[in-house]
Amino acid sequence: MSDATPVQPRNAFSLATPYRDVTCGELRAGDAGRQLRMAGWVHRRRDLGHLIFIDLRDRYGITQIVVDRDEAPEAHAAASRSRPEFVVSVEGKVTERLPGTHNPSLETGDVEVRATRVEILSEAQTPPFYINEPDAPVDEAVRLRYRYLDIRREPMRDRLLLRSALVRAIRDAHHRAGFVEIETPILIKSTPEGARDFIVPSRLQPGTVYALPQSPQQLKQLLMVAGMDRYFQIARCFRDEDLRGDRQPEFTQLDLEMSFVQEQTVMDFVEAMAIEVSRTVLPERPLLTVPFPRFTYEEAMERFGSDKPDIRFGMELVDLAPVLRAGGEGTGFRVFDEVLEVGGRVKGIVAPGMGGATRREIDELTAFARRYGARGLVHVSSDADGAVHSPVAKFLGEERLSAMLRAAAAGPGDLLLVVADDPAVTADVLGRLRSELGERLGLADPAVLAYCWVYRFPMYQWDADNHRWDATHNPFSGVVPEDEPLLVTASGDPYRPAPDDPAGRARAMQYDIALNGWELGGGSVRIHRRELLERSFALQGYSKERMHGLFGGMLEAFDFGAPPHGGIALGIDRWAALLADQTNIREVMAFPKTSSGTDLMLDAPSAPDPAQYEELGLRYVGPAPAAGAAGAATGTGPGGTAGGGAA
RNA sequence: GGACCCGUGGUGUAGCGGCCGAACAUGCCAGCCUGUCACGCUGGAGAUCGCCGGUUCGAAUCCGGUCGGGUCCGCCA
Repeated sequence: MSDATPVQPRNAFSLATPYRDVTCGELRAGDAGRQLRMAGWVHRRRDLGHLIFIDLRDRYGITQIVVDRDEAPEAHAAASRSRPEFVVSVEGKVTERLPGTHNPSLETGDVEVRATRVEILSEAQTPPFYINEPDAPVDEAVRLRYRYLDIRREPMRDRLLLRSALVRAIRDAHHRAGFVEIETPILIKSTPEGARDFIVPSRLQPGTVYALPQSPQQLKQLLMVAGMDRYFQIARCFRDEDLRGDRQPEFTQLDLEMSFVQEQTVMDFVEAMAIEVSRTVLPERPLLTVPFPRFTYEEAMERFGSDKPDIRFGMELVDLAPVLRAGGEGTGFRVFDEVLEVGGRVKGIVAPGMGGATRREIDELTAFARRYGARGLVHVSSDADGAVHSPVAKFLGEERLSAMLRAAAAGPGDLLLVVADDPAVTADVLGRLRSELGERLGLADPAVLAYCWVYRFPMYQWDADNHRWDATHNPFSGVVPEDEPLLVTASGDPYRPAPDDPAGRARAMQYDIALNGWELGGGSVRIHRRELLERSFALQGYSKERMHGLFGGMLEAFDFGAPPHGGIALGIDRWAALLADQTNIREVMAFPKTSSGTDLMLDAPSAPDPAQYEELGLRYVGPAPAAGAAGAATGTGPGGTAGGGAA
């Protein structure tokens, strides 16, 4: 576009620019006859000699350009030199395609642009992987290294567009409900949520550090004290823990907090918001149940063995104790008897149609169960004729086995899997088996979005190592009103927690929202009274000094009139991944890190400049730093790393 | 911190002790071609098998280590 006279766009909000009048996705039959300019990437080139076809691509779509040697010799020469991924501008006339050459697989397939001019704006090397074949598998490391090329490809592009639509719908819903979007700082003080903090050394205050937020928890509560009523933020959060497919060191939360609310208030809003957002972003995907089912923690664990149940299929856990105990003392099987004796549970699930499972399959399931702490896995199968088989038949007897199958509603050809253990292990193992089998047997409809709530979690969990009550969820969570008297120790001194304290029985005003078996988010109504909060912190093992060191500001704020308040945080990355049918949140992040926390594109982290250490008064004493500093081939620009003397 | 899987031309795969002087597809380069749309046809270039060491007469192939990527447990809500 060297000396072209820029065309003034009609409207600054229009997609038209001096380089283009239209994008590559918008021309239709009705545009035939228009003389216009376009710009984009060469998606594919089909050179037939006298005639060259170029599929011109941008993020809006693809338009076919025709260049005829006789009509436009110069354009033809340029088109001839062009290669995939060259950036070109084209001028020409929109024409309806010849009869029989329409392409129904393109939105713009009824027309083509007959080029009068083709200009190469930028040449391109052969890309390291196919941009124009969306289904071609590529090693993820290569995709991450050249993420900007990966994003050119249709799947990544569509997922980022979906994520953008998701965030937009979230914002819309919140603004309509009177929420105020407020940013909170990234350089803060550690607000312990259980995870390791990322630390940023301070140059102005030598020897001290900022912590990056694990979440804006305290800040949003302070905004409630500040009277901001309804706050939300699409907030970046940081946790320095080991990575997983659904965990990155930095991730994004929808963070919100509301004043003058009870649990229902928050859940009702979030539910309405989630329904609206889902329907806006993915109207074609049905919601399994509206309103969302609400399970108490106890019920969820009892029925699904999980606090984030996938309710797209049944296969609920069945308590077998009543059948086993029926008509007498023991069950006949010592393992079961001993477990029941000490307050354990014997429960099972039915794998439909797996009655013919091979020895190998059973062994595999047993190994699976052991991995999560089960001592074993008992199975009872029913063959097609209804005959019962089990390795423990000699202990339990055929009658009991049949009764177990009946109790579990297992029919001919089904397989009953039984775990006997303490209540937590039994639930956990069966819950995981349920998810695993649900997946393997294809019981969950992948098209459906199944949201549900789990609420009323236990307030604390005994931490035997540190001799304290750990908040199961969030250290600020409130206790359900009728359990408030339980927030005490047996000794009467809240600073001396013990495993048999009444506090262990207290339930929290706490709720999680799950989607298709994934935890989407969680929140609670908080404690807004200083006295109660201090007592809860004491139970959680904070000494007075430490409490005031860590939360002093907040405790003080609560002395200035704190409204009852509560909120929630939802994982945007997970939400986007689920909506995009992905099991890995990297697939919905533009520039994610590898599972060892590195950025293969920017080559981060890297060893800092010695001068930066010096300025901060730091010295590195660990083992030699890993690669990074050396291989900065891809690193562009000075890109302010740490420190930096700005302002 | 631990376990497992993967690493072969640009990309995706095959080969898993000698037949490999490494195969296939695609991509790339050149030539031809006026209606293609994963255009077609003809010809060509391109990897010593992540790296280091070992076993062996002989290693892409076996063993050990190491680096990188992934999954899971622990950790993390």
